[in-house]
Amino acid sequence: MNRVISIESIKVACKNCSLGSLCLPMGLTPPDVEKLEKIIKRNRPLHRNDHLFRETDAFSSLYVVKTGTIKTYLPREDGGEQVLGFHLPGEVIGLDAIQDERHACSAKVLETSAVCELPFGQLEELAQVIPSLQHQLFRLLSKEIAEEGKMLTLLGKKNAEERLASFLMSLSCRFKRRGFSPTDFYLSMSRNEIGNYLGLAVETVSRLFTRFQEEAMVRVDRKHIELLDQDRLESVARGSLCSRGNESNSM
Amino acid sequence: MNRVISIESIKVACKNCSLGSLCLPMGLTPPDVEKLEKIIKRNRPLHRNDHLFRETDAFSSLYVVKTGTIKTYLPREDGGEQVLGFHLPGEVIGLDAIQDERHACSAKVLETSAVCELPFGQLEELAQVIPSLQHQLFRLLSKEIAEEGKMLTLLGKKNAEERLASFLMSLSCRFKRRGFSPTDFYLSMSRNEIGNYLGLAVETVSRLFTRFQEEAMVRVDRKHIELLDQDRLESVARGSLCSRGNESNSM
DNA sequence: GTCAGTTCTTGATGCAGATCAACATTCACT
DNA sequence: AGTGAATGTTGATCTGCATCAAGAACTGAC
Repeated sequence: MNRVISIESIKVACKNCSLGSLCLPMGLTPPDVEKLEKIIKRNRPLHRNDHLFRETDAFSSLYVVKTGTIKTYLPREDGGEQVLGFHLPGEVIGLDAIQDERHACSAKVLETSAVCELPFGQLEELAQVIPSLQHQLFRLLSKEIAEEGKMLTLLGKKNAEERLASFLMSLSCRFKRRGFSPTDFYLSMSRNEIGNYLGLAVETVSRLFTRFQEEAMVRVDRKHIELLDQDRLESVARGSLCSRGNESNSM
Repeated sequence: MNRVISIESIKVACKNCSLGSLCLPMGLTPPDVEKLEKIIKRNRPLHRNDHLFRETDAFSSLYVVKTGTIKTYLPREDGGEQVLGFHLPGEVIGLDAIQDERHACSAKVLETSAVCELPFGQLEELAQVIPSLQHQLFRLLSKEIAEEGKMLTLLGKKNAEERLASFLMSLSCRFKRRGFSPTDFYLSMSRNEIGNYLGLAVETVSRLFTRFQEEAMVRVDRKHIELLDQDRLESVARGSLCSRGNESNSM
């Protein structure tokens, strides 16, 4: 092995990573983090439209987004696609592939991104000897499952404006936790991708951005978003604004 | 400990369980299954409308449905609820609670059911020393995540008849794997619950059942369902029947 | 710089499915 | 068995959002 790897290893070192506790190492002791670092592979940066993996590809590693944004999606029967999610720094992709050793979705890069690669076989071995890592992995997978519930409610019950407001608030929260501005950010995905993700037509998304802006809740300039009234946006997201005195399907 | 537990232990014994390989023990060696059995708790049977747990309850155990059906749901802001899923024998509930030690959803019994209780702390300890159990657990969680994608496509892109057809086919498959008839079964959930789960109004579900019956795809008598033409139902579910030459949001 | 191909916006129209309403059936309880 | 409540069905109407259409703004390749 090459001895001159100091620069490289600094770049990978979890303890120097800006993600800090957002990532897997959370809750691990420093020596355990070091063991974890040993199995992490670094890859060259990925560029817009690169595929990190495709559906049915053999599964070997999980990936943590270090910088950039990655979209996961499922091809549909009719040739279209269903966007499953947009993944920001600190978020892990590939969890759905553990079950049958094949990726269950495709992952495409939306803007220049860097990822940490975690060979899953080695990760499992490590989890076998580091209880807190095993626990951390269970938590990670569990969190993903819990999030799903929210999304089902969004797609099953919310109307268009509630969906878009929820989407913006979700991004805001996630940016905030990463130390970015929660009120001023750029969208790395197209209107089409937003609509696809939220189960809405592009035109509806576009109209809603315009309306939200007219109502002074946000300022929209192309992909640049400023949230002007988070409280109201949050209310809209929860569906607790305006009339809506319904309780449909309440049983 | 009581020595006279033979009857009890037979009832719990995974090797005698009709679920067989559908359940957690899948892929474990007999001695490992025995260790697993030691931590499984048996509970008295649950009755219709009992709650197995409620959202925000402290999390201590996963549950495997042994017989019956259990519905998981999330309360909504407006007082209604969002049905997250219907769980048949062999399916595990509570996975979404690992992350923060609280249940993320409520679980309600639809018809008299029995469950195996797996104290998660002990399960983790066991997974720490049985690599194949750890792997099995990762797979289990992963599967749940992968399934989600399908559901997002259903709610985001499919129309009413595609949704109901998908629902029936999903039940059919799951019954089949459990050794029940895939073409003749009883629904343990109400029309309202089906509609809620599929993001449809009750009336729509009711009309579709009528229509499917008129089209001779199914025979419906109250909660009793017979699938008369699985192929066509499958086609409807995939949206590959009739016109629909669309490719909306295909990018 | 120009031009072709995306992506986005805005307006006009149509329709799937929600909602409203009324009745039928089944269930739960005494 | 009888009564009230819950659940299911069917029809009529309404509406939110998809779809269609057309132009504007941006992007990237040369």
